Amino acid sequence: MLEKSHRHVTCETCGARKDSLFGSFCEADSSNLNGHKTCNYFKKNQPLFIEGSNPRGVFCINEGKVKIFTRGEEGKEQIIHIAKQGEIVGFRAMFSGEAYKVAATTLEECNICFINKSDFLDMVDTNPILRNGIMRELSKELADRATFITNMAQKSVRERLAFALVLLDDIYENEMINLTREDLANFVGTATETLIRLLKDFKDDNLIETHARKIEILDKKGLMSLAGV
Amino acid sequence: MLEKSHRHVTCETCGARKDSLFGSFCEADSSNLNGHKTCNYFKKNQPLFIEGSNPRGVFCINEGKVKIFTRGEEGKEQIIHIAKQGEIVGFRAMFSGEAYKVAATTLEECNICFINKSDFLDMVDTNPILRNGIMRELSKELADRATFITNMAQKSVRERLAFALVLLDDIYENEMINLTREDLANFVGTATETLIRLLKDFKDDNLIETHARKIEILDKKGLMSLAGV
DNA sequence: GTAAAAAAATGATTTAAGTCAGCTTTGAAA
DNA sequence: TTTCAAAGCTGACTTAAATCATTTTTTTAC
Repeated sequence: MLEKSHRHVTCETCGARKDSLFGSFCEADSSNLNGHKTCNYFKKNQPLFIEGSNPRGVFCINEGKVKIFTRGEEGKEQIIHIAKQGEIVGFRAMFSGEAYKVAATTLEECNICFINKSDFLDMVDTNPILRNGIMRELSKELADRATFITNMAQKSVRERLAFALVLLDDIYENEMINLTREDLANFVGTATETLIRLLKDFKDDNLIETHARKIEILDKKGLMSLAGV
Repeated sequence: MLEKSHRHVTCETCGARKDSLFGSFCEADSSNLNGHKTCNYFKKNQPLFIEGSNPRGVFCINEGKVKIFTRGEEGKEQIIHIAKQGEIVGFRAMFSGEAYKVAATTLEECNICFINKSDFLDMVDTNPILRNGIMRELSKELADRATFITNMAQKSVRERLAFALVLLDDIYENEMINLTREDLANFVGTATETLIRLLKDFKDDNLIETHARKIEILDKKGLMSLAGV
């Protein structure tokens, strides 16, 4: 767990960096990166950026989780992705040259570094490995979102919830899934009440266990087969 | 309309190229591109590539429309995008290094050029303008798909159909929308019967007119307000 | 540790949209 | 021109999931 305080991170020794798009950086690159980043503490439910604002740089998550979402007509959130440590958030809109179409808000306390736009773009321009990593990442996410769309169109809420729980189990790694029912509903794309009822069904079927808000996956294979994966 | 025959296209004079990612190419670049492409005629309902296959190159649409889709569990198609002349299809998976997660099939007779993988990747490596165009395109599409997901999750089928018709009106430009009811249903993400019933409602409300299969938009603003755009 | 607020849970009811079955029109090929 | 399969359409019925109204539990802030 995170202390309620700023923790300073150094790129050269950052554990999260290894799994990130900066993972391939050599000592010199890491040191350069370190010189261009600031390290910030975010409390829970704090926005990194909002829809309609202009990108000023990118956020590299050292610790904690961040939801990426859009808002529908009546302001209801649709969570598109939940980013964890090692992920870089906010760079997609920088390439499109447009304002953010999505928003990002922390789901828990986070340590997040910030690299400003021009420094980041310089790195992308001069480092082909980083650039290729980004292009690979963008392409993979496009494919993921095609699957997401298809799931929304063709799967039942029950199947989508099972699918979401499997995904979240990977995102939360060794921890239990810790989201409000509303956030989970907004990820699955359903009403909160429906979500709660389905969670009860899953409990009855011994697929999951809940500990207050936290969700423990008991039978991942069962969930996967329910999800049709 | 397209003749039932192969028509040879030259990049230097290709009208579709102007609107494409190759639009900024100088004479020399265009000529080089032309030397590396083959020009092919596709008949209606002919696949460009299928899910699970490995990308061998990219397809540049000179004339005609192509549906990009995934298949859900029972094989039902979900159309993600409809590409028109000037669009380049099939490059996204090339950067991810994975097999295609989507499939592409012509919706009508098409003239489509093909550029093989290594030639295309060489161009991307050596031409920063092309590269930036691609990164911009990938980023924009990511944003579009986030909106698509949100629409699927939060809008009614009626709203989604209105939205789809507005999009399709741009894709079909001066022509009438010409899709099977099934394809249209698979784009909106609904059952064919539901789609047909809603089209009738739209006709009754003088939003559209149908001429056999073809759909004419009478009141685009009306559709936009219905869609919540 | 307690109070207040927020989140979670449950029940009752409505409804949008899917499914199934059958009929009609269209358009491509013989 | 005729034929026949594919596509389009309609009606009846079912159902998954949304909505609304309350109650209970958990979390947060003092």
